[in-house]
Amino acid sequence: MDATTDTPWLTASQQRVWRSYLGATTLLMDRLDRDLRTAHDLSMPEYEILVRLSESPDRSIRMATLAAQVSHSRSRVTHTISRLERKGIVQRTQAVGDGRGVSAVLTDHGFSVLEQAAHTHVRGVHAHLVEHASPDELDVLGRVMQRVVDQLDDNNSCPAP
Amino acid sequence: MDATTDTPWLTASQQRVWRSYLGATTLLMDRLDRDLRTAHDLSMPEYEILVRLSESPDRSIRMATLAAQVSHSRSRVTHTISRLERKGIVQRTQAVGDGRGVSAVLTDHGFSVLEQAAHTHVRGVHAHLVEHASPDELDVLGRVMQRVVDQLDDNNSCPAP
DNA sequence: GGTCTGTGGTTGAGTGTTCAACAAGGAACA
DNA sequence: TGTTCCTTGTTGAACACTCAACCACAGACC
Repeated sequence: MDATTDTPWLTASQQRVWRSYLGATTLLMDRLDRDLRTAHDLSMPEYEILVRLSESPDRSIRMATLAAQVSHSRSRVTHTISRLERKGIVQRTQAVGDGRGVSAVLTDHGFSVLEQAAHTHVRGVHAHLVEHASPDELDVLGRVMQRVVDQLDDNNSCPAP
Repeated sequence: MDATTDTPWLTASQQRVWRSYLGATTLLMDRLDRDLRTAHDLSMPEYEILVRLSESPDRSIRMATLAAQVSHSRSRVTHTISRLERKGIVQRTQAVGDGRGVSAVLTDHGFSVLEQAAHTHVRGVHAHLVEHASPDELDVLGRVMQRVVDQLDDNNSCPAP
């Protein structure tokens, strides 16, 4: 890769789109995170993990699987789960059939915390994003974003170092 | 705000869109950040700041203005600029006409670092986002995101605590 | 002048994330 | 069995960000 040639510079309008996307994402994530934190003492990444757990059989997922699902490093998930465990929201259990395996399980208390937090979160997503797009626009957004995921997720399958 | 009533739950398709958006953003930002870091020892937030500086008269912006432009807290900008200053990419100067004012100025070295990094960054944005959307789709994306920005930026005008 | 109030910028402590190194179990194969 | 290699999960240090406290200056009002 030569750094001085054939770089596909963005047109003015592509640049505008990119900046809007960047700005919107920064503001939106910041806002959702802040709302969750002040109301339920939960961060966005923590919330995402709880959602995955709640949707899973036995409300339980292996650490590595969880890491892959939320696109975080194994290390990060270890730290996050430790924090959640200290708060009584999650528990660690030995996975069956694999001596290395550890699963995170959502506790009853954790589930009820999640139930509360979901109101805050969904309300925010609706008010700050969904509200501002027509059904067609939302469709387009979803399609494009899904393509981005597919193409970035398939190839370099390792977000974990 | 009662937590138990009138929460506008997302439809299945809205949920899919939201998850795609969340996943795409995580993967995309992570990838762009990683590429910048390995090739130029620069993070995305740092890069954004350099871009703003380079586009400004005298390649210089007041700290508070800079913070507002990239939607970071004043504190965060202070830390970031300190780091960039240590690397010789930016310099602090006393702002004229206001005893409190401090401006960050892009050095010549900083400018050439930015010139290099821009190739990496733009190539990434193109390959991982722009490439995967038609012009029409990109337009829609830009419009929706701009609405999100307007609505989140106008109201609570203080990202800084 | 003096006192208020608000703004601009920094600081340091606390918290979350990354990164490299590690220990321990599994899988393949001689 | 023993060797090798891969995967899983954890650890601790380094790094980035947040938050509350703080000082210094500006602007208004008396």
